[in-house]
Amino acid sequence: MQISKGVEWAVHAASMMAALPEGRGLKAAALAHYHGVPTAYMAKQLQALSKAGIVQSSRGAHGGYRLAKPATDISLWDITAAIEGHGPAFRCTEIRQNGPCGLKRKDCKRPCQIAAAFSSAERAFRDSLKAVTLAHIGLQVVRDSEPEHLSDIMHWLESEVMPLSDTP
Amino acid sequence: MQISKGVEWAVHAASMMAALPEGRGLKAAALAHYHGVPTAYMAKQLQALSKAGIVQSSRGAHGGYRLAKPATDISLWDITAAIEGHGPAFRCTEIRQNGPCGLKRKDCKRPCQIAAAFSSAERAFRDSLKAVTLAHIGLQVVRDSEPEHLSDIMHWLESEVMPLSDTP
DNA sequence: GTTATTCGGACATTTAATATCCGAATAATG
DNA sequence: CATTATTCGGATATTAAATGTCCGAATAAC
Ligand code: SF4
Ligand code: SF4
Repeated sequence: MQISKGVEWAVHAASMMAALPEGRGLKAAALAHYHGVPTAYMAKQLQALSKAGIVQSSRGAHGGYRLAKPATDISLWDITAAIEGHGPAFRCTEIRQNGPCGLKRKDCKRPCQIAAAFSSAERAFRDSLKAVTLAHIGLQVVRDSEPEHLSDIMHWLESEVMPLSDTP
Repeated sequence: MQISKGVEWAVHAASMMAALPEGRGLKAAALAHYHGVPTAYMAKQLQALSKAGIVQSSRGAHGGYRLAKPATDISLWDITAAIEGHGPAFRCTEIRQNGPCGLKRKDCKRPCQIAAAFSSAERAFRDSLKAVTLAHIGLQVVRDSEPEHLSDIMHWLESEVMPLSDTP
């Protein structure tokens, strides 16, 4: 029951993009270098975000990534699901159909109480993550950081931010 | 973000033991055969439950496993944690300390909002599983099963159940 | 004491996560 | 419009973890 490291990186990258002005983006290498992680693997996560419709990508010179929708519409669950997949964590293999007292498939129309309990727990997990958006994260970062640190970030952004072409 | 198959097997095995009369047990091979899973791997999960204090084991002839405490005191989270470990699913690698704008370790006294959000979601997951005990599962199995099927189970139990020695 | 039996941990195998590489596509440039 | 520099995209190795298997240590019956 481990969450991939890629989720952490993707959330950080998305939070960074949420701080950019409208129409600007960052290339994968910049996002990776900023966080001190392998470039190619960070790129893989951004690819997953792109396929999920969370970010838009532009190729070629001055290409890069930007958010595909407002930060208020992107929850931590959206990002987690994009990287880890939407499937349930508890995989029921229907072993009640096995063995000497196995049930017939006909009697397994609905999930049992064990599967239902795990399903309910996962729903609670999802709902908790759905309640937190990138907008919330950004707001709290601004509130909790030293002004000096925010200045550093702004300075770095100015040196790396790319004016993306408008037609992806 | 996958939960090990061993969790499913362990929950099933524990539910089976919860149906036994006081002082009786089942050997690992019987539990594995009943569920149609590899014997040695089921044994591994039972070992984990034993180390976690959820079941008691007795070795030697007429040995086997039994619950170490009442079914009302064993939750699905207890079993999940025994198999999967107690560590958090979201592993924060403190990448905010990396890169050109990395924070000093001094400024990372408390977890950030991202880590806090995942921690909160995992707490919701745990609390949901903690609310379901083996007693609940057993009660619902009896209510939802065909009498014919329950009879099959009772019959099988009588042929496989072992009177464990009282001093583990 | 002997023996049959069972659990316990050490040992392979398979799968998934992690990390990397090179080709396809795009926009700037002349 | 052709060229070229640049960037994303998917296919490809490598490593860690989950899965599956085995044999010795311990115990109780005899
Ligand atoms: S968890 Fe429930 S549905 Fe899944 S195999 Fe077990 S009894 Fe069947
Ligand atoms: S999730 Fe939070 S605590 Fe963890 S590395 Fe990112 S900023 Fe730091």
